[in-house]
Amino acid sequence: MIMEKKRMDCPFLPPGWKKEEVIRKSGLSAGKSDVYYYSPTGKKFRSKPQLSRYLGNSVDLGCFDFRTGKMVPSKLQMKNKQRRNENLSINKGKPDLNTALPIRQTASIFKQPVTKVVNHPGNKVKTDLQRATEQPRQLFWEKRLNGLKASDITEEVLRTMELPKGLTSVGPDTSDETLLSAIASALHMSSSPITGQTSSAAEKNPAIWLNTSQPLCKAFLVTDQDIREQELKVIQARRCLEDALMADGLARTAESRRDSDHKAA
DNA sequence: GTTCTCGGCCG
DNA sequence: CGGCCGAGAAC
Repeated sequence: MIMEKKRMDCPFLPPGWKKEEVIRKSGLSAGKSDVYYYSPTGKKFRSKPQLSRYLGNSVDLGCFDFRTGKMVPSKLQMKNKQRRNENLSINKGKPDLNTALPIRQTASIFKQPVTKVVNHPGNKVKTDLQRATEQPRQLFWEKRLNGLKASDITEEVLRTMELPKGLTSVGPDTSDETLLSAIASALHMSSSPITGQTSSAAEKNPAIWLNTSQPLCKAFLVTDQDIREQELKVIQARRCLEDALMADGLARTAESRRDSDHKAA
């Protein structure tokens, strides 16, 4: 009974994707197995990088185990956590400069086909340039960011940010936390100005009028006073960073001196 | 030509 | 040790 060579439907993949495991039956590596995936069009994939290239940079396969075809949030994350804590003691940790949004990907790692109907009689979709060109997106996708908090390497949650007065959320979730996530991610991902929801209709019925390229907050005004206050905060933060870097540098040189003393002895 | 298969490199 | 990919074998 050799079932291994059959192309299997994979429950974690969209319909049409197949997974195949082939056992090597001769040679030095006999008994080892190779895993292949087949796209709905029949294209064969024999490695994670190849799959990643095909799917584009928008999909993070970091937690995807190619061999089993399952998402593995536990393994990689656990290792990173342990590593970080170990490295903390020897002061080798580098700051995490990755600005990609840490959105959990539970359902499927692959792009799902989206049907966009644009030929209703008299519809305004195709004349509305912005809606026509933007990527389809979930209306309230920012809700998925709930519960995510900035933390330092000791995993202490950092002080939460206080939102300025005048920022009000739009949508079913009115918590400050979601509002903060929505604005922060908009600032990270959008190259165009963040204005909030400029249509007042969005407040009444966001499910219809929400502009998904803008965060879930009402339109707001930024005053000169706001800008001055923010500049002050940035200057203070830079001073703190400068002090910290200076102290770190001193600590490192002191440590390396101690090390070389040890070796000399 | 394409597809299959195993070797072997490299992290 | 296992993922990944090159390249020869097979078709």
